[in-house]
Amino acid sequence: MPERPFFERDARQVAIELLGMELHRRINGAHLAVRIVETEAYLGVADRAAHSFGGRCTPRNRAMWGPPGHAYIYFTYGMHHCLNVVTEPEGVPSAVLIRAGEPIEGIELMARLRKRGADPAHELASGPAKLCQALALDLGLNGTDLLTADELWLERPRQAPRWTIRCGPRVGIDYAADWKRRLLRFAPAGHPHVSRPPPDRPLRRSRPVDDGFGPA
DNA sequence: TTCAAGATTTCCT
DNA sequence: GGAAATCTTGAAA
Repeated sequence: MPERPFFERDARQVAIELLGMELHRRINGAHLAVRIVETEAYLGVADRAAHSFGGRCTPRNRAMWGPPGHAYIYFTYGMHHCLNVVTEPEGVPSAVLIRAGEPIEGIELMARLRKRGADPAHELASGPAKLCQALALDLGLNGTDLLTADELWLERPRQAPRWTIRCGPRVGIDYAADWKRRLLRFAPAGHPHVSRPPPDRPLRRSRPVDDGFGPA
């Protein structure tokens, strides 16, 4: 399990390093887990696409301002939940949206938790709201400390996957002016469990957190 | 006080 | 391809 300093960093770096990590959930004695395969970084008060843009602090997004390594789960469109991992030190409101996961444990229960039920495995958690549905995540787990909770936690895989990570623009933020062009979405090249056609730009080795748009 | 839009998904045409 | 579902938030009136 990653330690607190892992999360206390730039959201872009955390977003990249969360790929391949396992997200575990215990519910009513059952054990569910997915391998994280798609993330997006949301960069604090300057990011027009972030809930924290302009220094906004509301009852909904309060967890973003809290200590790193906690869950920020929000309700949207009147019917969906989305899971984020809070990054940067307390008081710096940035987070990583977990957009998709590959089911690795409790697949049958996940299928039951999904409303559609009969989805093939690669569609059980291929989207931020689908992932929350498959893992039974809702506002009751908002603010959960992922380093200490029994119901929701992260684990490093026994063997780190040798993926080629690609980046691209974030999804569903057309309103965010220039920020919609920034390359803050990350996924393994060609991975079948991502939410939509995957990002296709290579990360530059010389600048591992380069988003193609210059420094934050 | 009212309204429009959203870090989405699903169903219908 | 388009619309519905329907809570939260910020902006307009």
